[in-house]
Amino acid sequence: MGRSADVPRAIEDFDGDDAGCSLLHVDMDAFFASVEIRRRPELRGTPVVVGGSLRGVVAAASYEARRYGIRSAMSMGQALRLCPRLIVLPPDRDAYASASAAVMAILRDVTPRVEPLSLDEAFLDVAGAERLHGRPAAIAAGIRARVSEELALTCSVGVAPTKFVAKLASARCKPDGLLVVPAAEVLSFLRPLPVTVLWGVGARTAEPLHRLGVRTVADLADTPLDTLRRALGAAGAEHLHALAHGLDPRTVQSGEVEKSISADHTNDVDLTAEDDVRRELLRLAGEVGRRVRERGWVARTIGIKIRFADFRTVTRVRTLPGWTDSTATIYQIATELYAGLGLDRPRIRLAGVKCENFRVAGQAPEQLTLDTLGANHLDDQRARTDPVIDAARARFGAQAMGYGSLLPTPGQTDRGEGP
DNA sequence: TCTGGGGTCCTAGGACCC
DNA sequence: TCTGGGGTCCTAGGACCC
Repeated sequence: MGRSADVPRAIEDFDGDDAGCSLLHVDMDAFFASVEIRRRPELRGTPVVVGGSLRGVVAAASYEARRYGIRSAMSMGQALRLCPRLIVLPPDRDAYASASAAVMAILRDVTPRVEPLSLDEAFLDVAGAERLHGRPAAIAAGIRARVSEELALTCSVGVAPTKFVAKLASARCKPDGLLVVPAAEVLSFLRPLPVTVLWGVGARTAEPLHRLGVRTVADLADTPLDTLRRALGAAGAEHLHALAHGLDPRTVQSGEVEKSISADHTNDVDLTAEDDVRRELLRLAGEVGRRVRERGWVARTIGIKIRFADFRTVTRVRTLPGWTDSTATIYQIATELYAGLGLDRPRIRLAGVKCENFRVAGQAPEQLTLDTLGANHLDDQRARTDPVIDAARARFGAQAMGYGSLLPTPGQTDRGEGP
């Protein structure tokens, strides 16, 4: 762990050739856990994980927790068995989002060519920033210094000629490190690594590769493309073969917009009552609708996801004749899709609602109302109440106001959906 | 205390149109 | 009456990522 001797070039003594290494990958260290520890200094040096619910998994683990073998995506039960004195903190998405915004602002001071991948990592293309800010390695060091001094957080930065090598480099120098992979050293850097480090090679893809005897990136690079095509399908094979040869034509895409917005939730206790499921769909529809409206968008495709007690998962989507941003419409479609499953005495572990197929509101040809959908007892009067509810929630929190009147049994609401 | 929640991308099959 | 081929849109599921 840390900057050990096998890390080829820490920046402090980097005097090599970073020419053409214009891609940076910035990755925050144990991000959620670090944000929590920052505001609770008494937790520093202790094993901490973020990830809350009864049936949850670890979302982030401090490096002290990792010493016990705890990793993200591990079930909370397993994590607690590995370290009984583990401190478990519930996630605070707002706190991570605002810390993330502060990090991204530092990155955008260097160049507008920033592509966030998630709250805690981003690619930068600094090709145009060198005259102003110096060589890529110096820019990376500067970013690390600012993040540390201004935000009291640490990050690791990979510097390389391509996106995926930069990403591998940041992973190889974690935590709190910096690694430059000069253009001339890309292949010698890549070839000894296990294939599973390549982006897109998970457990399922590794299996056929291992059957072919492919274990390292070098093995992959030296396997004929046709053999890979038969094992993986054309698209995956060509992509991975190119990566194994250090080729990655992808450029940094700033201004990427989301293609879908979804909310789902695993219940501590499986839902069995029809009303409970509808209430949950309504809550999720409200969440998704709010986030669609927040962006000033409208959506044409609405979907649900249902996971049963046995973990079997089904999805249903419907593309509408027009666009909507109304919680009532999203909820209406979600309940119809749910009814269409024709379930008999289901035990529902997780329910989810999703919107996709977006347009900017006002630029869409027509907005749907529930009238158009044949539900004429509910109408766009409710759509007009969405902005009021959004404003109240923004000011007073998620519990402030809801859609109790949409429910079949409004008297029984218990999740803050009351009037 | 088995298996979160937010996403992206790919595949395969069917409908439909020309 | 045994029937092609291409293109697009839509849906369901699954792999993968953080």
